[in-house]
Amino acid sequence: MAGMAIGKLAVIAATKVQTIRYYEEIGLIRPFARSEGGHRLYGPEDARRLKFIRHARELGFGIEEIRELLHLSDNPDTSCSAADIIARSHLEQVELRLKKLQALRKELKRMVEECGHGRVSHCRVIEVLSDHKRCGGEH
Amino acid sequence: MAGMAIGKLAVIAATKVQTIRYYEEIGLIRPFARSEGGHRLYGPEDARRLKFIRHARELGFGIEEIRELLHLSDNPDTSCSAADIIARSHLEQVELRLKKLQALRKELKRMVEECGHGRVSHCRVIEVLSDHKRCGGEH
DNA sequence: GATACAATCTCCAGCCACTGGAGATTCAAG
DNA sequence: CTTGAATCTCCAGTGGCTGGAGATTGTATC
Repeated sequence: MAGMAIGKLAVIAATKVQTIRYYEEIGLIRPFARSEGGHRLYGPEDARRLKFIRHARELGFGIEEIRELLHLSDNPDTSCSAADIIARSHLEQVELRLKKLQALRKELKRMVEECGHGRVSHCRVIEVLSDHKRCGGEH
Repeated sequence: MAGMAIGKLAVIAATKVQTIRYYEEIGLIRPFARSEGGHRLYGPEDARRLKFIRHARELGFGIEEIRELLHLSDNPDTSCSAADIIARSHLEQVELRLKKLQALRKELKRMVEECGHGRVSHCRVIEVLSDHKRCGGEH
């Protein structure tokens, strides 16, 4: 039961090797042992942990949020209200970003749809960028 | 007509002083002159340019895109198809991000809605993060 | 056992788009 | 002329990685 090398863990968790080392540096994960030559050795528990981290990152959680969530996950007997709070506040931020992005799309759509494809001097895209007042006013 | 100082320009364009200096460093804007003591001096044209940059940034354009758009804006007699292409490709990316974010919101919503508010050992939030298969499968 | 070559090691730099601070200098008002 | 705000340059840090240099280790083949 030698454990697996960092490269294999990277494949399993669909991560880059450097990313794993970076996560170690910031204290999110660490190998259960090292080989005689100094290579990191990981077990299945580490793979689960790394997948947890990656999944949370995919869902847009920040590193500090993930640190808290990992801490909670490590202590299954505590109340999950903390996890709930983190997830809810994250959801709120996602919804905020969504709103902004939707307004943005509207604006960009109007810009490109009204472009007459002539000279820059009459280009709607450039015009709108030059003058905020010509926006629809959503942002 | 001494021109205005960087602080005033910053107020006018709703930017930070450092940001203006940064834009100068990367070659987006530069003062038309310097005072005897070395302070940057800007004119109304600079203000328009900076507003253009800020507006494009607000709309999510990257610095390199802005550099191109500025170049187009500086040459009003060229075809605006380049501007159109930039804006369109940007719109596409925004729509992509929107789709991702919408899937994300769905996932997060499900997560927090199904949280039973008990112990972490049964927390839906932690569970979903631990196991991608428990996602709705949208991402 | 020797050799070749892939994988890993540490350390450091860079990405984007700023932001902040230190310490020195200049400007504008009174 | 003094004072205090504004500006100057230079450097470091943010988040979340990513890539490379140069040295070492691990493993498969002969």
